[in-house]
Amino acid sequence: MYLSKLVGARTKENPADAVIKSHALLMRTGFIKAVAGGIWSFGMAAQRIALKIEQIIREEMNRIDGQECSFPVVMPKELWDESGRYSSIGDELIRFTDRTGHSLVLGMTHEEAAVHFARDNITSYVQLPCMIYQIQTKFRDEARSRGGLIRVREFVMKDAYSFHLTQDDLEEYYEKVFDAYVRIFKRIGLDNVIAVKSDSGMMGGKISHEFMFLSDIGEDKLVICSHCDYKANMEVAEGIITPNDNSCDNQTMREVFTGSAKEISEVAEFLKITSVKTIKAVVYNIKSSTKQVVCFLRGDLEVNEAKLKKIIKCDVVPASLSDSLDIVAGNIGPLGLSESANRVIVYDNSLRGCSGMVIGANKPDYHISGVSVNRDLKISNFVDITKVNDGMRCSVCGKPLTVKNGIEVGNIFQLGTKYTTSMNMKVLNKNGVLVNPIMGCYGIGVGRALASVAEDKSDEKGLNWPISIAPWDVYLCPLRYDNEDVKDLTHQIYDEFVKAGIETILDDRSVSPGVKFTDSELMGIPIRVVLSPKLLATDSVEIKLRNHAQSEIIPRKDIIQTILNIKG
RNA sequence: CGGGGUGUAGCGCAGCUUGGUAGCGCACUUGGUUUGGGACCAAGGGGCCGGGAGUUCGAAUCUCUUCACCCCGACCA
Repeated sequence: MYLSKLVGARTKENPADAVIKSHALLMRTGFIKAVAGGIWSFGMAAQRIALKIEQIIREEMNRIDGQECSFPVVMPKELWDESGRYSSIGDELIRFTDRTGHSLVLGMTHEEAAVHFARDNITSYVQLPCMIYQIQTKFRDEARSRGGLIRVREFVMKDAYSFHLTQDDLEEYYEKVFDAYVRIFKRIGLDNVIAVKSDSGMMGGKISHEFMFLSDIGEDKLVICSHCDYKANMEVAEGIITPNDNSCDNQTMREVFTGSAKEISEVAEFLKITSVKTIKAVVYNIKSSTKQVVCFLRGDLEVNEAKLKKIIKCDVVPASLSDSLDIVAGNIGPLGLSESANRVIVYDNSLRGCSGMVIGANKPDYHISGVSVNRDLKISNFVDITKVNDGMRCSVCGKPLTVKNGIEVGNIFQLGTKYTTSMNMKVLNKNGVLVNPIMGCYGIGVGRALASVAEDKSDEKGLNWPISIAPWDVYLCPLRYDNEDVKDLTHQIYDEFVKAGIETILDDRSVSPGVKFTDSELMGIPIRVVLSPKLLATDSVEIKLRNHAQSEIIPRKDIIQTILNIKG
């Protein structure tokens, strides 16, 4: 490829609206261009990177007996009605009608299509286990796309679906996919990826893992143990809270005036106590219902809404003060507040055994102090709704937990029979009995993986692609391309590279060396080969790796072998 | 969906307060001199100033409205 013909303009300055590195650099190199919010065009270079990532994924999927298929982007409503997801998924599933008024959806994931394809084709346990997958464009109408390719609406994803007769068989295969994922991220050069336990969300099923690239720009919060290998998404993370100081156990209950102090921090400040000695109430409205949930937990902690949703088995939204029913916002307490047709009350584990606590008095301007949970509150059921924070300890080994940010680049789910049941997929087992196969599903976002590598490997000079996914192996960089001898040699070497399978971008511009060097570094091509009149005189070439500060002059005849050695 | 911000040449920006022929830098074209770390000189091309409506003799500039994009939050296999 000749650089002068490459479509995609490089700019000196960062685009004004790019705030993260990968976004800015992928745009500055002209590799990608925005078409609409969260919708992108890829130029040749970005597409080559994406194709190489896809090829690595493909090889690893095939290695665990995956069968590459292709499911449609557009599907009829009826297919999604079968699983129930046409109505259960929100606006991120884009729905539209064709010319006859028939309702269609754009695929955001393909469990329905996979089961539809498999159910008539798999009829016997003899055909199990098996896995089908595709690498294909998905559309999700994200409420807020952001960060270049990190969070988009249209993207290419590898999605795989496996079918099993038994849970044991699924679990065995799940491990194989797990290992394949580890190999994939290693091969594309994405270090710093960890697998965490996650919430299965709308996918259904129980066990799932997310493969997270650890990065400050990540929008997922992960809880990681400093000592053992406990790792979990914040949504499901558990931790041991610091125990309460119950030395002032014998206090008697007493109403105290707290005036306008409403928030826990204000109440604690007013009474000159720490928030640990308070019990706070957090109120949520249950979605599409008039019910409210009142959560009580220790004042220094926060509610983990994902855990709460799971426990009450309803979707919730934070309540605003205006829609509180018969509750005194800011002075809500567990004493005298009972469950009713419109109210569910949930008590967090953090309250167990606490004493000397301050609670709301359920009337304006007052709280109650000296409350002992065991003595004064009749709580029959404690649950875990606490959001883990940096101060907590690991529930496995007791060592401190840390909270980090991550970008989800892949995930694996043990789905169970959710889709095979709802969509009526059955196979005959050994005993001639029809049973629903057990499914697993496994995704990797190609564009997000690409952006994550860009984010991880780039430096102040620009991008820096691992050679396994680089758009070209070599940036062939003749200085004085206007010199006929240099030009001749350049084309000779270019042809030799092509023959040797060395992918080359040739900078065929007659511009100053600085421009060429900065462009080669900005684009992140792993190997730069420099030719010049001076080098020509000694029959040598210069080779410089993007990862190394120093360049090396080598005999011209050695160049191909040297590069092949680097490629490995 | 809530809060904030920005829309002027391919990119980065000025001009708007106080209305009067649309500018700068980079990139691009042509000619010349250069060229081992973002060269220089000269001459060029490129704009419905996001869209619509208004005020005005006259609008990039003032008013109203709408759209798009970015950031934060809500939401999210």
